[in-house]
Amino acid sequence: MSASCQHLFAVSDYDLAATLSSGQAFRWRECFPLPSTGRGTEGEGWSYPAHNIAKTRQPHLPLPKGEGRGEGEGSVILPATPTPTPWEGIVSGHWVQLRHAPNGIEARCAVAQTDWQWLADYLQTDVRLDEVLNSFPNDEPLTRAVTACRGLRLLRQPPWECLASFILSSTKQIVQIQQIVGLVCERFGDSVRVPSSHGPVFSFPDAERLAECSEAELRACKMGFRARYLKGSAEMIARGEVDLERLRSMSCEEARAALLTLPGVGRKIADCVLLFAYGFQEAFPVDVWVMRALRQLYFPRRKVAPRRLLKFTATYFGPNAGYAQQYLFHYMRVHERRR
DNA sequence: AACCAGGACACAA
DNA sequence: TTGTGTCATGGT
Repeated sequence: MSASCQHLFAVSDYDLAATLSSGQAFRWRECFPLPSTGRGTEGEGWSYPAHNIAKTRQPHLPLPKGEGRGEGEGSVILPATPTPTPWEGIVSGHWVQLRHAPNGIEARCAVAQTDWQWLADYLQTDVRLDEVLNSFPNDEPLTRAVTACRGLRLLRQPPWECLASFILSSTKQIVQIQQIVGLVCERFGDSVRVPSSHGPVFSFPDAERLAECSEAELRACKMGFRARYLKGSAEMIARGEVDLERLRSMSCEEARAALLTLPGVGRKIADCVLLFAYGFQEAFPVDVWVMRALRQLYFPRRKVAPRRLLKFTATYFGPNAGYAQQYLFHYMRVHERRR
């Protein structure tokens, strides 16, 4: 196998825009083409918008067969943008650019790779989305969410970056989390190899590095009261009191219990890490948006105690509840903006 | 200009 | 067990 800077992942039914902007990872940016006036200055003619919440619908390729949950007529294949906009991010120290291609997803790295499995794992390109979606309960809210967000996937992220990011997420909007995480990487991360004439990019700093930061240094990244939590968790992990790699061999409940010993990690953040980093697909993080979805889509005009709603989520959505959760979250946030 | 954001935690009652 | 105040900061 020869080394190359580019690779094609043969996968269908994958919506990059929805997946990378749906609040599970915080370092992806959509690259909008510059007006092409004059020569590109930096970044090879791509610029970063200040904020983007995926209003663009990337074309999802149709399913090969079996389609599942037929929603009346054949799904609309939008021509959308003739050339799908690429996305840029950093995956365990690699600068990565992704874009839709005719036969799947095309990836580009700054450094030639011989083995792309690490990226396949991250993107979860081997997951059969139709099987996941068919395991959902056949109800109206999920049918609407799946119809609107088809191609939305779950990533499989490195545990520490995922954990630290979600410690920083509490009562923050996604655009702010992106900003805070960006500052943390810029200030404390290591420089990452990028294509020539591309702006500087930094890795997510490991727990040891953040543990040796002062709380004031962390607060300077605009994270406020979360600084103490992040430092405390980084210290416990640096000291080996919690071994994030060892959680992989645990049951979901054992891993959750371990995460809950970390400062700043409660049920919701623990479930985010269980789902987005360890792949426990029964984990069902409930934030304000998902709570809103449960109340107004499943129990409209009824006062149901939060405790009871949690009990509901634990049993109702099945073995891939975490995927259902992500569809409800993204659907509420993007397609049901009202409050 | 209020209100809210992918919450956790200490402390009531 | 369930309810309230507090913690920072910036978007909408």
